[in-house]
Amino acid sequence: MEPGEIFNLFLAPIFLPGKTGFCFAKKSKNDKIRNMYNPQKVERKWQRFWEREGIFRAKDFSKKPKKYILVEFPYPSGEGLHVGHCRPYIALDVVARKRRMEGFNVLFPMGWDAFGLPTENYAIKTGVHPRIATRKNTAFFKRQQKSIGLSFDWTREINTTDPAYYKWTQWIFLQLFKKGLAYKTKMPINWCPGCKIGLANEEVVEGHCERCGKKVERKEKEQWMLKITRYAEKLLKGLDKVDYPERVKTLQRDWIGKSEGNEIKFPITNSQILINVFTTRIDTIFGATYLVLAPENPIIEELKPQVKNLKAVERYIEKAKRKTERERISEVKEKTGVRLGGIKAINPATGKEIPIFVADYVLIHYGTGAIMGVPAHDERDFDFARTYNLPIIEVIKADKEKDLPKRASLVVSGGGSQRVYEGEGVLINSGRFNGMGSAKARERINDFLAKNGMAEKAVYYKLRDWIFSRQRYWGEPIPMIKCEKCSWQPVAEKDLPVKLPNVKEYKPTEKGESPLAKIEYWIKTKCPRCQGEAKRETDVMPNWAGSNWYYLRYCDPQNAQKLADPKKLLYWMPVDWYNGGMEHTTLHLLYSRFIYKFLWDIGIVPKSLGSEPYKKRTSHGIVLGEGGIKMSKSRGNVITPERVIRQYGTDTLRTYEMFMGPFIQAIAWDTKGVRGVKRFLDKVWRLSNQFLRSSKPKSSPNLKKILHQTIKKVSEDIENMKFNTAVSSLMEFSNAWQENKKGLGKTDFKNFLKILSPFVPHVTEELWQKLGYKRSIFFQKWPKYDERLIKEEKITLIVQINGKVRDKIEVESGIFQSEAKKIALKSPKIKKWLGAKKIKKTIFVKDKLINFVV
RNA sequence: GCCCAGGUGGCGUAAUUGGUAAACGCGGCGGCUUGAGGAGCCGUGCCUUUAUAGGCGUGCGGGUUCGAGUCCCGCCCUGGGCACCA
Repeated sequence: MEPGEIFNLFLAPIFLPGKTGFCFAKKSKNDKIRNMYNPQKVERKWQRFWEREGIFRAKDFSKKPKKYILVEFPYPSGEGLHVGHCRPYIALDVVARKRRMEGFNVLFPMGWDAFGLPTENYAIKTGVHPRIATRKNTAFFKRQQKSIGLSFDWTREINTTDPAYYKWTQWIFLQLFKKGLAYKTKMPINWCPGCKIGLANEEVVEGHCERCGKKVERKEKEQWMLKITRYAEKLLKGLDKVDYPERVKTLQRDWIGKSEGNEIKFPITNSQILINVFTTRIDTIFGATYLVLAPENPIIEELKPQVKNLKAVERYIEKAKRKTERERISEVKEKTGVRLGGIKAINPATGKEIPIFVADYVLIHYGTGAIMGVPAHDERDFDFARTYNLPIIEVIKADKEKDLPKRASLVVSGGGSQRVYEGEGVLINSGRFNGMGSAKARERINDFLAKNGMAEKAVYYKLRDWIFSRQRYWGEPIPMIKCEKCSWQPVAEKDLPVKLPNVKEYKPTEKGESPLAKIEYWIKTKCPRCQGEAKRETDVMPNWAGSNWYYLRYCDPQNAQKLADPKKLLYWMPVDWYNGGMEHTTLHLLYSRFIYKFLWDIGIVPKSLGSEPYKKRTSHGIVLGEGGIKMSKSRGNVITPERVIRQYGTDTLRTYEMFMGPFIQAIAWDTKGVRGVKRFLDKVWRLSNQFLRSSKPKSSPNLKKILHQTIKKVSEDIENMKFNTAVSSLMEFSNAWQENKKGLGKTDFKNFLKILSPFVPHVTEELWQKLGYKRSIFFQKWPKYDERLIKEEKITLIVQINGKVRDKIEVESGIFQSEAKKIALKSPKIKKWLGAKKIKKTIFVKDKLINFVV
């Protein structure tokens, strides 16, 4: 039994009048009922009411202005939601409720991103069909979400595993294929031996599988790829137009990794072959003393006839290919390579012959897969040059002494010491470019080499194409057919969806193929082009496929003819406010922007909408377990919403989640802190019931002023996601009310309930009804504060001497310096401190302080 | 190594952007109320002191300023991201 349950035993007799089992509860029964409320009863009542009345339904084409508020839809795991998952839902629910009261037609939907590995692994273990498990899990998630009173429009619920939904996920794939943005290719992939699955680069964390933690291997496989790289520039540019947190933009920009530089052609002696090199530092070309090719660079094939030590080179390449990326990285400092014997390149700037190497510190997937080695000005080239005794020529001199590297790598070469200087500066040892600054030299050297066609400006991105195949079962089948004669053919659109067939064995095959590969009847089909015998693709899509476009489907969730009606998209899109996890910044957020831009380009999304799906993006911090440790089943420190609701009720859970700390920050759960919030709500309940018994028409001016200050604070804080201070200001008001219990009038009481209602929807509905109203409080208008009322008439003026606080005096607000000085100098404390000293200077800040400098 | 965020009481944190440091809440201690407390209310940063009063206090060291948690320079630590990207 949990501690909370013991507590409940004590509370039970209080909450259930007439069933008192303990004598101590008997006496003040009525008082207790008035002092506390029964959360279970109140909450269930209003949740049913909302559902029955359908008051959170979003209306297509309503004349009201729209707001589209979106929270990332969850993957319905078997474990259910814990209090950490609830926090972003509650936060955006607060926003959605406020927006409705502000007169907006709000779309606040929910759905299920239900394709994915955990369900499939569960099926492998238990034999339970993923469809069954998904149905069970989503039902559980939905029940949990409903229990916390979230104002979702459940009539728009979607599920990515529903064939009526994934028909369109497949349809999008076909459009990508038709536009040449989906292609199948053999490539070395990140292979997880644990999940038996190929992983996207984004799913590899420090060389290990994001999901199971197993070490990722390299494997050659045929994979469907999406050309997200073609959208690199658009994805980058689009960031300037949207309201995302700066750190999210930075992360995406870094991930896209644009670098501007030059491609330079290095001729090979006695040959027509040119080696194309990419560099951002063409200003260092006079220091390029060798070239390096990535082991996978296809140009090696062309060079082979001239290579004298072919065996050694081939051996090196074989070895390099077997290494995982992780192994390559762990050998950063010990650079290996092999020289191509008998071939030399010519540095087009100096005209000198330089050696060529194959080394795995050069990566095939970036730039041209070949670099020029400039050991004096690149740490890696320096390491390599030292190992192979290559000449090191300094060509850049730092402008200022302070620009020099702090930890310089020193080497004795030709008698003098040299160091790796990676910064910019002034060119030396560079012929006619000597004395020029780096930036200018880059232009000039490019122009100089471009004349002979030996150089041109070039842009490269770190972003790589997106591996879109998974050799698994529980995903959207890729709607492609392979015909021996016609090669890959798309399934006809009229034949969509390609439904996922039932299998008995969910494990991937030993060859690492999808379990679908064993279902003969499903694979066998006809080629859509030649009608000959053909085979279906057995790979499925990754779990990101369904979430790429789900926000569009919410606008028109039941449409059988189209992905979504353009008119509805025009009405609802773009998403006005999208909240989600930081961990999705380079995954879902980037992917979905890409797919949206594609759909916009091909006209599925109306052109008059912008090219960005999300106007504003915010991110939440994760909730840690008690004591600041991550919540996990294995640690046994998971706190479920049910547990908190059973003990304190949903309104307490909601308010505590908002109050516990800054929304964007990671924060630890504190069970004791929850109790404090319950006390606050009990206080509100108590004071409200006293009010209802003897309501006053008018408020005291002071309480009215505090209320209006609270309206201002709460309204602004919700917009800035400063929910914690919004709640604390509501608490402050309740404290002021408590001090002056009879000081609140009806209008202001109603206003208080309204600004409290997004956080505490159930209790405020109950109190609203007790006031005699039949319609929900959420049909009320959000109160506006009165600028004149929030002004303080009297303020505390700080009196300082030499910047130290020496006294505080009550004065009329707006007081002038001369007047304030007069009053301040009368203060006995100030007199004492000043003594005979002379005031040299007086600093006066209106309504704040007066400071005497002596 | 590079990029981002942060470091404030016993704890979670707040501070109108340079102007009363610690609002709000938790916990401990002390008190009040009560037949009782499991409810409610008040006080409580630390040190000297009965109180008054004073001193010290926002990671560390400097600086700017009448005045710095906030600005500048240099460090240290924590969390997150990226990492042979030419």
